[in-house]
Amino acid sequence: MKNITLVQKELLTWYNKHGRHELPWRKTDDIYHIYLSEIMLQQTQVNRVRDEYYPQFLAKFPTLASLAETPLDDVLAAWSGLGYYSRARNLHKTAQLSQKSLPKTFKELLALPGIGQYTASAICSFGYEQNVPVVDTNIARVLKRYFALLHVKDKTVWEYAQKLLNHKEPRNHNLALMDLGSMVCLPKNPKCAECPLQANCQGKEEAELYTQKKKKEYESLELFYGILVQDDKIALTPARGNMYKNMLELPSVEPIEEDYLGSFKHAYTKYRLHVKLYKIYTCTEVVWVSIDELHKAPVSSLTKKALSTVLY
DNA sequence: CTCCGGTGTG
DNA sequence: CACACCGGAG
Repeated sequence: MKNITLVQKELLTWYNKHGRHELPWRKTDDIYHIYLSEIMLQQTQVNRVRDEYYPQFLAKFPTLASLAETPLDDVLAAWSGLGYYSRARNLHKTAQLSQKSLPKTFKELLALPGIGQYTASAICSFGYEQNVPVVDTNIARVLKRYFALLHVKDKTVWEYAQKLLNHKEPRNHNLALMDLGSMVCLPKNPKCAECPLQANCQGKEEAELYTQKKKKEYESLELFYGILVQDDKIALTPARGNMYKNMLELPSVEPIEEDYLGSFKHAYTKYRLHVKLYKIYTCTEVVWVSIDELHKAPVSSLTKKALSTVLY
């Protein structure tokens, strides 16, 4: 590739002018804050993390040590509604495994639960300012288009990221690629006219060739949950399956027509859930949760949605 | 109803 | 390497 230094420079110039410098986890050098932001940002939109979960979570658990000594229930309660709850379980586990602070090497970080190749690199680059490449989906899309990498393995994309890496300013370089991917080099309808790399971009003519192609086949499921309220408390029960492990949910019931209360839809991954709610009169393995304190309970959005259809 | 996105497991 | 895992925004 030619003019690599020039490309790096144009990228940084664009970043200085258009980058998302105001994101709270970019204005701190607290490695715990940076780590937390990366875990939350896995599979989750920036705005929700920035405006809601990140500030609230840090207010509740200001240090890695405070997180480590908190019961898992409370961590899951703070994560409630954010989804992908294994992230919260792994976060808690990693806090307990880390003595005082997170390790400083890529290899040690990668060994911790919930930290894969991307997150280990991101912590090394954004937190420790180490001279390492970072590749998330946004950066991968930028690199694939720019270098016209069709049908390549992830390993190849990482090699291009390494080749393009700006060793003078690796952190800002990586952040620049990331912002370019999420603001300009969009999966659909990329804004090539605004792109600082457009002149030498090898993929701009057929930009859609480099985006993920996913096949979707949905599976419909009908679920029945029981509602039991006594003294302003709702009957919940420990979640059975692996998905909402360590959380609370409504008890599953057999549908009885005369006890029908209402229904709603919910969706995740390939599943399309049709949920029906029924009055019940007893509940085994019950955990009573005060309706006023539901926000302190480890429950999913599915459970919250169910409760909001029958309470108030 | 479609889109978007890392890690862990088998 | 395929698949499970979430939820809100558009």
